[in-house]
Amino acid sequence: MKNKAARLQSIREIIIHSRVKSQEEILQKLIEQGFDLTQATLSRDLKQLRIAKVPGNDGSYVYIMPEIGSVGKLMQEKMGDNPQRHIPGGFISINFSGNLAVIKTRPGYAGSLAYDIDSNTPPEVLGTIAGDDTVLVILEEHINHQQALLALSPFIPEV
Amino acid sequence: MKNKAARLQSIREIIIHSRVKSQEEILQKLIEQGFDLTQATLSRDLKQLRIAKVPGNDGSYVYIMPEIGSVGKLMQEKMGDNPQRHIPGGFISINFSGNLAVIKTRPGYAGSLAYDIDSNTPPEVLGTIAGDDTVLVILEEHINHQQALLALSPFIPEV
DNA sequence: ACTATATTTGAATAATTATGCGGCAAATAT
DNA sequence: ATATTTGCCGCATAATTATTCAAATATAGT
Repeated sequence: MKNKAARLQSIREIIIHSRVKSQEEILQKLIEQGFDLTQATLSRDLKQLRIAKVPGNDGSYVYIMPEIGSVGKLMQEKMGDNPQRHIPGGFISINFSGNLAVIKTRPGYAGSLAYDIDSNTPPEVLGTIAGDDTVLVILEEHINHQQALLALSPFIPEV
Repeated sequence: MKNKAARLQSIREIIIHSRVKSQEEILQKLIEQGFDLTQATLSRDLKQLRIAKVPGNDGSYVYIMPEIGSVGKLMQEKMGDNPQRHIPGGFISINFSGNLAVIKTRPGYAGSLAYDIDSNTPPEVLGTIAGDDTVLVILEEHINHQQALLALSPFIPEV
């Protein structure tokens, strides 16, 4: 049984990158990924992540990431456990200014780091723009730096 | 049996003005207002109005209308199942944070979209920065999101 | 008006989602 | 070391929501 934080992250990826229309579908994908859980747990996870099922325009339903507001819970969640983070090379520093984070990397590494962040988009991150050695991360409004740091922590070394 | 349109309108108002957490609650309010319907019909109405039940911050659930602020996510969702529909400029979604707008596009389209915006510079827009699939739009300081959306609307599909 | 076609609806039910409860394990306190 | 608390989870089931089916009602064309 993998740990819960990893599972939550996988759920977010599934929600963002694919078009699931029931918990059973999500469950199926998670099990394919090697997680071992039941619908009951998934339901609780979705509640915690504040993921919702909304009517789509094609006459069926789709699970989507919620709008703003799950930060508090997510932060508590992340603080509670000790995720093993993969540390991509090239990271140099991170600094904040308002609702922006500026990540400095070794030359050439910005793109891959931004890609990592993008493909795992935490809800706190609206998007990223990468130059050669700098990643600009645009954060959700009302996110403070500590929260942002936590959201980005999977992508950067021990903060 | 009252008019369906009137009923839908009442449902919208109920959703907007009160915190209902189940269809039964909505149903009760509608019946109090003199409508005569069952949960089955309400479920269909909610589907038609694309009203969703989302996990709330108080540990329970709330029905909400899609609103501005969640525009981007909903739009991604909306367009995903209609791949044949051509999106001008590769537009995918727009989100706001403070005096910034972040526009996501299909890969490679950010530059041309930014160029379009730049060459038509609305007064609300100070400038743009484009990556590969993301355009950062820097807005005049005291522009609100609605105004910004309006200013940018010529460049994005109907919101 | 009359028939054909489409829309709307309720009843029943299917399908889906949420949760009470107990077990278990890890952490914390005594 | 033992007791207590805390968090996580599955099972079973409750609660909720979506849909099928048939009937009723509305709409359009002639």
